[in-house]
Amino acid sequence: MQSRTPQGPPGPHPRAGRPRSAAADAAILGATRDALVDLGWSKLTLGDVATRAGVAKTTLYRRWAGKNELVVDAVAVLFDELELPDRGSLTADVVGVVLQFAALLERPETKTALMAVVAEATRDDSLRLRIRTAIVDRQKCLVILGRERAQARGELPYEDSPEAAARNADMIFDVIAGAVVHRALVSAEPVDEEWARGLAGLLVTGLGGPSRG
Amino acid sequence: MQSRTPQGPPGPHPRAGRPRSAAADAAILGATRDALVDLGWSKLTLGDVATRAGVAKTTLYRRWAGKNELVVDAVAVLFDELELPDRGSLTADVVGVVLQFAALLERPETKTALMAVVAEATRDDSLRLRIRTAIVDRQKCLVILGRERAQARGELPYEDSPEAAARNADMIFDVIAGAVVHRALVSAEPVDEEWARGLAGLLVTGLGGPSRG
Amino acid sequence: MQSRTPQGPPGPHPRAGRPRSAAADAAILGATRDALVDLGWSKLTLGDVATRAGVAKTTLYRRWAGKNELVVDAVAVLFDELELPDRGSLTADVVGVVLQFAALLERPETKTALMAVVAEATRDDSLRLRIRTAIVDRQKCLVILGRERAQARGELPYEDSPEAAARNADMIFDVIAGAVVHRALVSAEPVDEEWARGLAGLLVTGLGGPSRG
Amino acid sequence: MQSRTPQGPPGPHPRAGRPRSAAADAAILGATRDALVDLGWSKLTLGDVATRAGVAKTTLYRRWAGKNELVVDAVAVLFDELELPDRGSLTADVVGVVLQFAALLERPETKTALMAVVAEATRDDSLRLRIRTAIVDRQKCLVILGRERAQARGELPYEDSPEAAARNADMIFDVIAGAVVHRALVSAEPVDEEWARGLAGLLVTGLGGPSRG
DNA sequence: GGATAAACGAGACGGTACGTCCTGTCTTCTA
DNA sequence: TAGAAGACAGGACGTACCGTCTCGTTTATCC
Repeated sequence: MQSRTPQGPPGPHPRAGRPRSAAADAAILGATRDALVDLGWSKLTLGDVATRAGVAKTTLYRRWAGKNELVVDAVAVLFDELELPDRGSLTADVVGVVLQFAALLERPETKTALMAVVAEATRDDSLRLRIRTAIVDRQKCLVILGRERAQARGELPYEDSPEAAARNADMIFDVIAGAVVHRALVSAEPVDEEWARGLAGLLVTGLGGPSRG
Repeated sequence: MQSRTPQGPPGPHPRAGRPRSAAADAAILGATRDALVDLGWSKLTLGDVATRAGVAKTTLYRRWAGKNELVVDAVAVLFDELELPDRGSLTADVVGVVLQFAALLERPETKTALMAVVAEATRDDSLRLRIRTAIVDRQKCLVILGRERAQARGELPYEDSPEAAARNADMIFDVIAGAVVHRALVSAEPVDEEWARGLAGLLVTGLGGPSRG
Repeated sequence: MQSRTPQGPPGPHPRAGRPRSAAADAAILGATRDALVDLGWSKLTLGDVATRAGVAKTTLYRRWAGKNELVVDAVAVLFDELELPDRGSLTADVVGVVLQFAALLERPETKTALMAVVAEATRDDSLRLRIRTAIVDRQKCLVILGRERAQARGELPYEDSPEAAARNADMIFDVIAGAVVHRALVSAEPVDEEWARGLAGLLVTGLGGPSRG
Repeated sequence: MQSRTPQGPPGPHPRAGRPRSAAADAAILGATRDALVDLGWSKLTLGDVATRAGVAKTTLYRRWAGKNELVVDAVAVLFDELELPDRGSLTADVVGVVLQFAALLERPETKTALMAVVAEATRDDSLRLRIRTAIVDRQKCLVILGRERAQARGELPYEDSPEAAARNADMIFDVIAGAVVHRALVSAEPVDEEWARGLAGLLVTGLGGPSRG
């Protein structure tokens, strides 16, 4: 299965027949988020989404190949609003990015959906790609931005090579995002400012912590 | 829904009629793992598991309440084999624990199931508890053990209070486990020794890295 | 598609598992007749029949392969009550058999269903066989019985050979049944006693009629 | 539902805008017959007919109200070619008319469609009227013509009144047409010259047959 | 000859039914 | 009483057509 949204009809005439309703797209994605909040991932039904959106099931299947693709798109737009204001120091920026992630993860539609589609993606490469471009990369940008600022401030050294820089960014991203996700979803503990500061401290100074020489 | 495995028949006669077959339990759990490998989480059906196990569906439902509980139990036993040999230094022990986690996560049955049950657990507290006791706590023990060793070696300071110790252990665990899971399942990149050493270095010395004062 | 009703489970043990509910069979056939009366053939839905019968769709599909087979069986039982009391003469017996046929054809469930399944049977040999054994042969028996009585009374000569007898019975049956069906369904005129007497007269004395030498 | 073919646009201007394509009508009817041959009545879809005819669905629905009406019109034209050459005697003319009917009924498009639309007509009076004018009356003409010839030859007496004549023609028509249809579609036996002669003999001389006085 | 108006192709749309699959419960017989 | 077998009610699946609609385009007639 594969999403069909991005593909326009590539025929000789780019427009033939009645065009697809843009309103329907929006209604479906909104209804999907509502249904996620009400029912959670596993009890969400495409038929129910269609009903909530006031749309026929066919209209839904014409645009998305299945539940996975639909939910990724429905949740992805929530990640558009991510941004990272400059808080003046590396530690403060890490706290900022952590709280941003956490705020999204605490939303009920995100909480129930994100792990589920990641789980599905372990057996579906195209779905994984979709998740990466629609969700993951948006988050990673913030990490890279924060590192650049810290380097400009002199808080972090510049990397020796672009490859090392990329590897390092991936690592930092996996650590921050992974920690937040694990805290929020597996440990099911709140990701509040105190915890975020603790994580920032750990990242900046290491396990030995500020008490060590 | 709730698992029924732990409950013994608490009736007046502790044993009446034919006792439950222990062989059936093992066959079901094994069949569940096989089905996870073959089909993945979302296409696994209890009817199919029962068939694979050579068991009637009734027998399966008499022991587990549903797919979630069954899969948690089926995967949990894989986590029993976790252990942490003393490798002589904090860094080496972190590498060891990371590779242990990763080895489990790379198994196809774990990979497809773990995120899925965590996703389900976001709406089911008893399932979350089950996951914690059956899987998460087994991992956390390793983290705590590693910290104790490091403290004994003098690599890490002792905590000021038991509460601080617990908080600190939770944090370390969320960071390590979260990073490994994110790397393996979201980024879908290999968790090899090189990456593990990078993570250990980051954890021990912080973002500034060994090059900083 | 093929009906599944007659096939018993031919396994080694003739009885394993829960037996099929005989009540469900009866409820389904009754609901089918009701739905035929209310909706007619073309608007009859298997889902609706299942609902009327208080039965799941699966239960219905486990027994019948589709609408055609189900409706044939539902209508067939109406033909069980056919019988031909001896009215004393060939003409009177023809009138009797004609009115019997007509009474069945005028029932709303039969009227809407019979032509439809015959139409389907033009492209489905197994369905045609089913119709023949379940419906047509029951009618033909009456024709053969009537002829035997007439021969015993001396109103009709005996046939020269069994083959000729069979051919002759087929012909008479096609004429009587065909005429009644055509009158009732195509011409949509009533098959009353007057018409029946006219047909009997035509059959017994030929086109020239009683007025001819 | 009702056919729309005969209705011309009765507006103030009898013709304004682009006129309907006569080629489209022919293509649709031809495609309908082809689809009947290929798929049979029940699997014929209007979308498929439109595609076969190289026409948009809209064009089809602008002319016919539905499957029933379309198929009646598509099949009706086949009945235009009916005629009855004078074969010199009543018996020979009956044989002729029987073989004419049979030849039409054996065509695959007719065989699968005729009973189906008659079945639909049991619940749709306008459809029944359409069938009668488009198909049935064309056949009945042949019966009436044959009777007139026989009367002119002296083989049959003249009727006492116009009403009796009409009643008698209806009866003969129901008997002949019904017998042929029943033989061809229900009994599914060939309507060949031998059978036709048998039927003619039965009609002319009655059940007692030529052997009786 | 430009405006008008309907027919036309294409295909999206809301809706209904399809026939299949899975769930979790039940009923029967056997061990 | 457990267990194997399988029927059962219920509900979602993804597909196929239905008959309508909304586009852009074509082909007539009328002013």
